[in-house]
Amino acid sequence: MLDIRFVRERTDKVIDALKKRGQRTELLDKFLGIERERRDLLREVEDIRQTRNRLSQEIGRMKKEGRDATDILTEAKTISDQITAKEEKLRELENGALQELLLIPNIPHESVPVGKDETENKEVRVWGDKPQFTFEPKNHWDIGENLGILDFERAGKIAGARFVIYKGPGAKLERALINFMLNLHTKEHGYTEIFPPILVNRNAMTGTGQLPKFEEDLFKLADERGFLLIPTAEVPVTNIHREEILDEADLPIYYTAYTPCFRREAGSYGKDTRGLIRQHQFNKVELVKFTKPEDSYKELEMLTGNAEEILKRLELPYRVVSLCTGDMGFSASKTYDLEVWFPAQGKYREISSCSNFEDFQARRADIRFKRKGKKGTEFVHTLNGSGLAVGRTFAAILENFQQEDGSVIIPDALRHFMGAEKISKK
RNA sequence: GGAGAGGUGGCCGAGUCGGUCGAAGGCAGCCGCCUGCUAAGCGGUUGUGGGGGUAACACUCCACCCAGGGUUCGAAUCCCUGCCUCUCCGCCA
Repeated sequence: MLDIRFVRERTDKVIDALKKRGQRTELLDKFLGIERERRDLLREVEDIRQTRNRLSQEIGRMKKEGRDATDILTEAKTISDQITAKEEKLRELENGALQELLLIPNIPHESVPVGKDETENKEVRVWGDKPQFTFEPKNHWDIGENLGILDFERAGKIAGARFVIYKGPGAKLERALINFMLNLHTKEHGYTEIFPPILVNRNAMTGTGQLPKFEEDLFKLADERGFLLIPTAEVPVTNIHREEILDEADLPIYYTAYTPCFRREAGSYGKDTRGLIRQHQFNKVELVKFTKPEDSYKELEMLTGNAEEILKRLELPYRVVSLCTGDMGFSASKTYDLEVWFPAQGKYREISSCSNFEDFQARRADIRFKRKGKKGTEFVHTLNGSGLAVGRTFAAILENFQQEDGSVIIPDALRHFMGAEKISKK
């Protein structure tokens, strides 16, 4: 959520941002209209309240002195009724203004390339050598099924499409990846490990920006409390500090969390219907940071580097792209995607998305900090990134390390966790 | 699931029959004074959000004592609902 005052006073910047994102500016006009009305009425209500407060005090005083206050009491009653009526209207306007404001996306950082869609993203750097095969490389789902470590068909029986069963060395590889990632981030990158709730309430989802706009992407429980399944650990982990005022000395805070993630993938019918790329349930290790505003872009570079380190140690070729204004997520000011090489498809595919949200989420979730010796509070900046999506990493390993006989070599960094150098057919 | 207790400022904690209560007191913090140093002591000061106002301060008004309703001229104080916490019993991985 943007600052109301900023939207009011720097409307030009908001319009510019919406245009760069390829969005229409109508929602802004609607907001400004309601906001104008809201502010006028607010002033009116406050004036009447002031009168009422004065009269009430007067009544109290008179009663104490034993004098008759009927006249003034009648007057106060009239005024009070006025307030009730206007307050109701005011509440409607406040609510309306907020609802509109929650639909306005974040302002892209000046360094973000302007563009309409993913074709205009900017490649920032490329790492690693793509593997050369003397045979036709297979898709990861074929490799996995042939080795008996992935079972999409039986998963369909027990859950449905877009689910998978990992089996034997497959299940172990998934677990090894999670451990490897968490160990690296906690031991070498300074993150504190978190294991959060994976069911959350609507407030948490609104705090990080999934709601109200992206409701159709989420799984909901039928339970009357309305729990939602998290689509990413970003939600519970960022909301850890919701409605808190942190100490300047506490910042920056680094958290990492492994969680399963759940996405409905509504609207992606027909896309990536096979394999591990797009599942309703998948594992992810997430990185989350809370920083001071002046540090957040430096921290974004570091966070992205932390995620890249996983790919480097797994010897997976990848590239980093800076998302353009038209392709960037709703809440982000700047986003780097890490894309790993998939030989069978002959292209790079997203495996991590690292973003700086500046104070957009912090304002929604009300996460502030206090500077030593300074009056007042400021919103922190929040950042997060996948470090990494585990299922996609699994898939990338199968494809990049496949051998002609159908077996898969385990990258060095994982052998310690796997207790094996290779997965072969039994 | 059953029975009870409670949710007040950064923290602890008081709020009488509803009436200058944004809220006593303590701790912590900040600024002075005192002091050979440290400790103690003395005086002052310190919430958040929003509106108006200002070059910026100042100033001023409104709201906020878990959340949302209600009663009332007026509610931290009374009533209702929800959420959360704690204690005891039961059940359970």
